[in-house]
Amino acid sequence: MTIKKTREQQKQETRQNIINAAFDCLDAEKSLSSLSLREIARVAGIAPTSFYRHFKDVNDLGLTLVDEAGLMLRQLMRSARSRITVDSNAIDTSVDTLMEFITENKNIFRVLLREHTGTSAEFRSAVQREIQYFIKELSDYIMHRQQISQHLADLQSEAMVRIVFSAGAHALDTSACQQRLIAEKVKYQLMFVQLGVKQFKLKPE
Amino acid sequence: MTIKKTREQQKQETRQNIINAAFDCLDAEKSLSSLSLREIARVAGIAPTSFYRHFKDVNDLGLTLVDEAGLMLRQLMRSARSRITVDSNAIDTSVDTLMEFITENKNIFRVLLREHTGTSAEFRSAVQREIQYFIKELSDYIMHRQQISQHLADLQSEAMVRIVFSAGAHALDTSACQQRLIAEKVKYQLMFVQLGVKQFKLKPE
DNA sequence: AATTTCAGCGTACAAGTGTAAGCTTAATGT
DNA sequence: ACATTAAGCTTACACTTGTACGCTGAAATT
Repeated sequence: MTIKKTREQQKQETRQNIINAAFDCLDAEKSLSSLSLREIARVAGIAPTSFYRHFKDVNDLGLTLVDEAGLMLRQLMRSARSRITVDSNAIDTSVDTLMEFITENKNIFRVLLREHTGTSAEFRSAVQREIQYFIKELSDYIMHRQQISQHLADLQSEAMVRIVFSAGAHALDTSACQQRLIAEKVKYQLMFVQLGVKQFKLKPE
Repeated sequence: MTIKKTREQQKQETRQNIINAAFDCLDAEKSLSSLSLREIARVAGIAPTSFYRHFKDVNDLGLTLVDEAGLMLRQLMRSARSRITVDSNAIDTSVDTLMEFITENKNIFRVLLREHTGTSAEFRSAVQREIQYFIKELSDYIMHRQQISQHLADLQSEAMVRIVFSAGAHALDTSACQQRLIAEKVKYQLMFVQLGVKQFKLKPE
């Protein structure tokens, strides 16, 4: 027996189908701007014009995707931090968690990376905003854990996120074994930043 | 009196026109993959089909652009380093030089940033290669100047380049006064990395 | 002077795009 | 029970795209 669906349920389902279809389309060779409405519709299994019942245009959909991707990433890192104990290494755990996410959700991470430097100013600032949230959450954590000023924590957090995201971009295009190497390098690099800030705190200049 | 041109000269001139037209087209809202052959031809002042007399396709042209952009960047940094004296700060001079280049040649820097995470694997690895050259040259400089192992110099150089390029991406979308702020932050962040490596060298672990 | 080469052009076509207009049909409101 | 609403469909149109084909005219070669 099939379950009776309300109209609203059905609509939300289709909407989600479109979003999933878009993420599926956004592989290594497709960006949001090169993604066509008709292509998404085809994968989602609807007529091209039906797309408009859910989104104003592809831009509108794109912003939704960026928001979702950013949200997932932040939730991931929050759960990673909650797993960090007093004696486990915060850097190692965070890097490993993020790297795992990247390799298992390539397309989602790709959206953020691509649109960060993409051709739409709206997308760029949307991603920028997500990254700022990301940096802010890390900064708060660092400030509390390392007992340093907010200013220093912000600088440290930003540097770290930049290194990690850039490394993530590199990891997307390499083999699993290369990825482990990249992760190890990143851990050292983050440690340098942390050490440097600590040192700077002790004797500025 | 008009100067008589040989056929070869004329051809090279048109070729350069195409390259310049492409750089002109590659503004904030156009990437190599969203750039159409017809559009380039229009700006270059030639018929669409004439394009094929110079490049196999837009991909072919794109690789040329990436090479040129990377070359310009490396030459710039080399000349910057030659200007660094014993008492001038290497980080400050380098960051200022690069930031100046970025703001004055936005489109050229954009090509590298965009295609680094773009939709073409060929472009991505071409940019990756240019960045590796960039990192290598900086690494050699650091190794010689700071008297550290090649391994440490490589890690430091990579971290620095990642921070700088990521900051450059941010700078592309902001006002001149914001850009100065970004430059100042980057200088601190690079200093942290340098300090951290120095510290690590003294007492590993 | 005669011949070959080739950069650049115009035309043409198939394929893909966004989206406007209007229809169908089943869930919802009364 | 009937009227309304709205998700999804089909058709249609005006564009843009890459590129195949063949021509022209001037430079280069012989």
